[in-house]
Amino acid sequence: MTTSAVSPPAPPTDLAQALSRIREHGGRVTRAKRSIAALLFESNGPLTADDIAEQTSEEQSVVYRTLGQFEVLGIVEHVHAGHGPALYRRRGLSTVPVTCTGCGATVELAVADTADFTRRVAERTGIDVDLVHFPLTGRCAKCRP
Amino acid sequence: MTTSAVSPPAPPTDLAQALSRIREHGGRVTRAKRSIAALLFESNGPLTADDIAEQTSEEQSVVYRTLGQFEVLGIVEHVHAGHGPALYRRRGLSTVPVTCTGCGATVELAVADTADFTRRVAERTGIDVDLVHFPLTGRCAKCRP
DNA sequence: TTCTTTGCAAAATGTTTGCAGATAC
DNA sequence: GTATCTGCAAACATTTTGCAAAGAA
Repeated sequence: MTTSAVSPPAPPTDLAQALSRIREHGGRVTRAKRSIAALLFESNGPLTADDIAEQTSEEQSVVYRTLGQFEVLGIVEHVHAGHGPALYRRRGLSTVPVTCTGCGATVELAVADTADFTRRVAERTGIDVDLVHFPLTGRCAKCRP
Repeated sequence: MTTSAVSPPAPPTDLAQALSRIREHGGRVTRAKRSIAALLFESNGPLTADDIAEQTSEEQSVVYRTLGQFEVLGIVEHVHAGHGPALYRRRGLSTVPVTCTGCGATVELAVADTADFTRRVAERTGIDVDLVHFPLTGRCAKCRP
């Protein structure tokens, strides 16, 4: 037997899988869920709840509730990148965001490039650091003071 | 000549220096500033604006305004440790906080233990990561899922 | 006396929640 | 038919702001 996740289920790899997962867990597949899930699978970068509401023409509160359900189902995860609203992206990506707090630019960094460091931090602090939920932030060359 | 900071002035090392700095910059030394600065120099851990308001009996809005001024003067810095309110601490510490998003526990990690990693991130992303303003967060052993 | 600061109230921001009617299964 | 979902409005938490009165230099 291979190691398997305890809490977060493995991420669905496409829209159809995501919609199946909703139904499997007793959810109804509605217009809002279909369009929000589709948008998240199409989009290359992470999106705010506001972006999602605008691009799908769904209510903000529905967007938040739907994203909350999607997180429980392991379909999406959210990222607190610096100040401002959270960003949502589908789960299963192999990079972590690194954000400039000056201009908001986000660069993706391979998880492989962070593994040694997070292991060392765990050894020293006992904390298993999650670089997606609260990502690395700093200043890009242009925004340096 | 040694290298000198461009934007953030060197941190004051005690309360008297902090109060002098306020005056040097045209500020008035009031009861609120005295008690907030004193609290920050006495306290070992970082504090929320709420903690500070309670422990000094000053108005929340005054606390926020005062902390804002103190940041400009390089006396304090604030930390967004996971969800919830920002934490304030005096500047000049040589550790970065690492926080558990489950129980809120914060462990301090020596800046020296992070230098290699932040240099590598800068090489790969162009972003000079600040591990104080938005610190590393994750799950401690007890809060792991 | 003059410029800074305080106190209070109100606004801004991002997110969550309660509830009655609409919808998916 | 019945449990889930939507739409709307209101609450919530944190932080910021406007302005007249009070205080420091």
